[in-house]
Amino acid sequence: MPQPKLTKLEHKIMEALWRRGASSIREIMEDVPPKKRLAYTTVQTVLYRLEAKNAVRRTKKVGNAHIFEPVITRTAAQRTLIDELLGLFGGSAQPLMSHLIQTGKLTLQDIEEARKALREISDDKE
Amino acid sequence: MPQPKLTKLEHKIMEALWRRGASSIREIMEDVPPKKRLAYTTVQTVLYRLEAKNAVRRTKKVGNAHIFEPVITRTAAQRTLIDELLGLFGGSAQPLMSHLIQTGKLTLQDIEEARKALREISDDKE
DNA sequence: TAGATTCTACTACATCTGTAGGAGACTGAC
DNA sequence: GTCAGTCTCCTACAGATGTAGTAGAATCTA
Repeated sequence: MPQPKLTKLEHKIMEALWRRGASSIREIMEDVPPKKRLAYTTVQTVLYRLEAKNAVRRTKKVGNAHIFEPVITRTAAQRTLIDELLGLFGGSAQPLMSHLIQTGKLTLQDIEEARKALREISDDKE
Repeated sequence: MPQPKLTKLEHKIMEALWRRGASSIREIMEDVPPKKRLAYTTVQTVLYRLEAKNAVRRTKKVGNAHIFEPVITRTAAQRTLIDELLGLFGGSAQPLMSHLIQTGKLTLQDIEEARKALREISDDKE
């Protein structure tokens, strides 16, 4: 299980952990906007599942509360998501690009940056 | 339920429908590479669920077999997927772009095309 | 140290997904 | 008309997911 798959809720919890760094269950729970607050034990259950997937680990205790920290990085998790998405598209980035453009998610400046990044990479390779 | 969410398997079935156009259950089932063949009734169940989601509909019968056709387009389904992904990234396309570049999924030519497409759109707007 | 508070470890449970079996209705070929 | 083959509709079921309750242990506060 190199890169475990995370569910939506698990991603939300991880997001809090990535943002805050090592935290207790209560801290994570309170990190979520009050409107969609989850029960303490819901957060706990999700953390336990993340632990079983080796996505987080317990580092220490404060009082009798465990502190959890992320094991996988946000970037790695994002890669997994993107790869899965691309898989559904037959591996081509084209539909993705065209959607981003059509919905205005991609600006000319983004493209400039992409071009620059790409060029640097190919320069490295040669 | 404007744009229903499709699961992975449902996507595979839809993919066959988009590729082949209106088809019977058996045709769809046989459209899948023999290795990972699903049971006839498995394909059937998924189609029924897609029907409940208004993603496909029955158009006619051939013999006593129903013919199904897609109701939602491939593009619309892809949009839904991409939007969901972006949602997990906080709406920014940046991680996406950077991943595509890093993994070589995006070529200079892709970027050229993107740039051109973008320019056309902004021209239209003005 | 005793009560209030907070945690932990378990258990529970409804849905959703992937996957398929069974019973009975239809149909096409003789 | 009969029978093999094919379909349809329904039911099932295990594993994943979202969501949370409970009981009892640990800890803090007076």
